[in-house]
Amino acid sequence: MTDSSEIDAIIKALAHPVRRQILAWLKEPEEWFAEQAHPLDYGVCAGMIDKRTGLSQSTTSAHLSTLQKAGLVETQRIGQWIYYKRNEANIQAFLEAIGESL
Amino acid sequence: MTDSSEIDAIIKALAHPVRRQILAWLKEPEEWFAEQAHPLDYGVCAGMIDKRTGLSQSTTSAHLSTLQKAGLVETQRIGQWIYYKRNEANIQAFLEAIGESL
DNA sequence: TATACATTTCGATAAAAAGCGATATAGATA
DNA sequence: TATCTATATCGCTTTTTATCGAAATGTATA
Repeated sequence: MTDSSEIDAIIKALAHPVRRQILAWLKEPEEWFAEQAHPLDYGVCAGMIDKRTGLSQSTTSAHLSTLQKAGLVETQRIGQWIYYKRNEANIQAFLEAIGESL
Repeated sequence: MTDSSEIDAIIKALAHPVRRQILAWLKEPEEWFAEQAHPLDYGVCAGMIDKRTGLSQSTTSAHLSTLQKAGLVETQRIGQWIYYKRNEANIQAFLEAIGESL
């Protein structure tokens, strides 16, 4: 982190309002995903996010995949669930990199 | 500057490598556009940028238009030329806004 | 006014991204 | 093993963005 091709992937990932919205929700999971049965420390499981976006399950899954490939979120599988949380280190590194390059 | 719809336009504008490249060139016009016959204080005229992108004149014009609509560059017409320069205030405002929202 | 030059706009095509339902995969549980 | 739940992947269609050449616009100049 964070070279030019990574910046490219990140900016493209951010260039969609739903993906930015997901990142914003994940900033305060207790506020947006309080109904999740599992501990929020793991992250938020994909199905919870589906519910909020209003998009289909497969479309939301694709958005999450884009965020993950860009390194903006990280995942952890526990049982049948996959938890998503922000990758704060990468987000911070990106902000610094774009602050310099822009 | 800089509300949510403006951020959206800016991020979309940045989500193309050629447009980021143009912004980078405009950071150091004397380095990249020294052959311009007119003073660089005005900015860099569109034709000079065309030459560098390797894309067609009309495509480059569309990229410049995207950057301008997003507020990342400003233009000034002098005679038959239209000069482009970075809008540093807006760029800075964007960096601060995204640093907070992200 | 006619012509030349710089740039934008138009019309069309191609490529990329978004979206959906259906299917596949993987783990949990009866 | 059979079935249920959660998520990812596939195949397809629609929408958006990128790209080009040609035409239009606007300015300068002979």
